[in-house]
Amino acid sequence: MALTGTRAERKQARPREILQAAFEEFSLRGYAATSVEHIADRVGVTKGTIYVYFSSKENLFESMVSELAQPSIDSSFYLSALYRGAAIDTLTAFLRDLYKAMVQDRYMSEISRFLVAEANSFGDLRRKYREAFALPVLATVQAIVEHGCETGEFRGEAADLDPFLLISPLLGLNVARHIDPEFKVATEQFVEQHILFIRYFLEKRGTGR
Amino acid sequence: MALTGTRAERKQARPREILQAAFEEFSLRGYAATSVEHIADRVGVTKGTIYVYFSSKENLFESMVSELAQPSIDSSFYLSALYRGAAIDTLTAFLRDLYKAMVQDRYMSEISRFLVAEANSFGDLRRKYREAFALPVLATVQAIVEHGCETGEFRGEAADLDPFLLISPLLGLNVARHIDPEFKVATEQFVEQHILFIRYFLEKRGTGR
Amino acid sequence: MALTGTRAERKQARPREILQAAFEEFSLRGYAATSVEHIADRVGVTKGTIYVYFSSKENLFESMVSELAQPSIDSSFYLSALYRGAAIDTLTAFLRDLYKAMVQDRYMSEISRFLVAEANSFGDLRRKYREAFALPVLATVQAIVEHGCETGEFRGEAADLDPFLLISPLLGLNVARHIDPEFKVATEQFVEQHILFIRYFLEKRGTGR
Amino acid sequence: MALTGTRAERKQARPREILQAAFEEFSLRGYAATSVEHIADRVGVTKGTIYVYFSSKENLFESMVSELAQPSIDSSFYLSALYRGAAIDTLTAFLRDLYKAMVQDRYMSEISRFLVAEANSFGDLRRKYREAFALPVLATVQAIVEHGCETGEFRGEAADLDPFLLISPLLGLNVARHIDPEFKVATEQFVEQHILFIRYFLEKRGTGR
DNA sequence: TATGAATGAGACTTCATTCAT
DNA sequence: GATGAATGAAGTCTCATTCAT
Repeated sequence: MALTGTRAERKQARPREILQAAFEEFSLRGYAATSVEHIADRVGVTKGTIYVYFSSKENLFESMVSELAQPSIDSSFYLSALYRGAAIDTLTAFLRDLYKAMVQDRYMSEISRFLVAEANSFGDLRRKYREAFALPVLATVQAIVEHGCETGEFRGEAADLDPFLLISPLLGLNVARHIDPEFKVATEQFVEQHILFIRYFLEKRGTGR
Repeated sequence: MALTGTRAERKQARPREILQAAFEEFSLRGYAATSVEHIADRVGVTKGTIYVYFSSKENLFESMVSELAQPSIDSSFYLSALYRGAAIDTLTAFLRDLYKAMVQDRYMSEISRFLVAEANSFGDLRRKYREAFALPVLATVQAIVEHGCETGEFRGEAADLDPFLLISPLLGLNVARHIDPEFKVATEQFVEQHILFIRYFLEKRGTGR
Repeated sequence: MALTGTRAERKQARPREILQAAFEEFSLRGYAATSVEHIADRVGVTKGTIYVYFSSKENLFESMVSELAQPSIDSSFYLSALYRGAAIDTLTAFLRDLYKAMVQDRYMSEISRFLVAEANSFGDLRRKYREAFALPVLATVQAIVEHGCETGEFRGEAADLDPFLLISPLLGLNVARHIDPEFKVATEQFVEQHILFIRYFLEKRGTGR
Repeated sequence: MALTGTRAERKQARPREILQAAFEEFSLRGYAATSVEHIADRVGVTKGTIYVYFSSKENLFESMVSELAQPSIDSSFYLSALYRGAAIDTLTAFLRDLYKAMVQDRYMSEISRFLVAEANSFGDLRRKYREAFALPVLATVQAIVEHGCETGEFRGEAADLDPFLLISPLLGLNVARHIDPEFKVATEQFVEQHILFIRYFLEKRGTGR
């Protein structure tokens, strides 16, 4: 931890430092097995200092998730793009961006792990995730597919598609990497294959080429 | 817990009863937040009794996973089937069975959650899972696809496919249900769509029939 | 603490041992300033042991009061005595017994101190004390005085007497001894003077003689 | 806290403001359960400021008691009055004034509670209270009674009276109100009854008039 | 085998106090 | 003088584990 700056600057930076450290420690051991002291040690302060900024371990955890989990997906952007081009292009762009936001982004990726591990204990987390992320993403996919069907760009059968099917590989990839970091999937390539896969199904003549 | 049988029989059954109870409790709260007493209470014995059968909480957890996580997937079965029919049929059967084993089976489904939550703390679990489940499954998929390519049943491009892409939706489905049990996916239908999806990509003329 | 007896016997005696120790320590320092460890040390066990028997420090304190505060005053006894003799004799007997129960009894005496010190924090204590002790005692005094007036044994003016005035010296004595144990009042004599005092006021001809 | 006056004036007033706030907070929760921050908050300053004026929490508490506990009873006044009138009148005046000083005065009343609660921990308090209040009061009562006996105004038996008996109802009243504020005694009337009571005993012919 | 009282290490949290600004 | 960030000691409570019975 940088010991530079005036006291005022240090103070300003403290909350974020703590959230960062909390993120690392919670990621490593999970909520219950991480002690506030672990986090304090990582920041280089004492336990008491943590409580100057956060009222409880629970509050620290939730603040950490709120602060670091910033899903950078803006549904309206993709939907508006629909009127300027092919649905498949919008969908492709959306999936690539979703990949960046869900899999590549270290925070979001890890937070999806917290969700699996702690959602039972942190009902709020589940609710926030659903409302701020899961539902909008699914609605967007659904809308794009429907639009593609209406314009005749996609097969009729596509209309019955569960939108979660188009998302699930990303979630699966995420989880696989959490379960076993050594199990290296060529992730970039994985998404492109995933997209290609989708095109074969959705587009009227198999692959778009 | 069935209260039937002689005392001797019940004693015989004790270890399994304990593992069952451990499963329920660990599922509910996670490893760290579950106390040995929770488990003892559920079985109807005292904490001390747990230690008659298991040397430690860790050992109990690991035993529970080993005992209850019995992936009922036999790779050799599907591989041998390849010589008696179409690759797509083998693959279809395999995926359906994998769905049963991974998603429908309560134990395996929950254990995949444990893996996400605790793999960092239980390195052995990760290793076992990889060796006993992940790698064989991926190898089987890979083999089936390769066979389909060789016999000309599948497109040439299929050879480059990452086999994990074919599995990932199941993993994603599993996890989604853990994150949010209220997020109801029509799971049976989900798998069939998933299979159909794959056929469009793999088979030479879109969906075969 | 006696380290004798079988384990079973020791276990049986534990709760009372702990309550005793709690009484001594709480008396010495007050609720907030007494740590559970002080109490455990006095019993000769570790902190954890206390929590085997009591769910919290608060519960321990309340249990201690409930267990040790047994006001041995039975109102009905004095009231029934009224029909067999002079009101002044009943009153005298009552006050002497009240003195024994309030001032001489070490537990009740100390508990009145807890009430002064902690009633704000332990509302239940206040309620119990009022219902189980204060109100019955005052009602009894009131009844005896009224009876004496009706039979003509006491002056008419006595009817307007606040019964608390007859009790208050005992409460005052109690408190004085708490404030300053070195301030030695000749307590036995104090009560007899107090009774004499009352007779002068109540009885028609000054002192009963 | 009045927010008037120049800054300099307010600074001047700080110590007293703090003592006032300390009084309120300590009254509410007792010494141990009151945190310095509670007090600071009430004054509208930060914890650190408290330590500008007081060296420790203990010192603050003791200063508060010293500052606010100003028994407004001047023994010599009553003793000198003896030579100008009847002993019973002096005693009556004394008891009424004592009532004002002990029971009606909010500070003294509350401080007597602190004494009960904390005298064990604050030996100094006990000593001060004894020397500055208890002993002088008792000595005064004693002197008045003796004087009344000598002049023949009081019965001979009065000489053996424990002076504390004449004071104890006030102490008892005080404490009763602390134990249970809902237990409403008609306090003004209580004292007058108490005085009447005393006259019956002390004066040669029951109540004098 | 089974019990459950007891332990002791460690968790979260509070708070009087200090000190650089 | 005033601040408030930081500390560190201590307090309440939990729990995996042991062991005499």
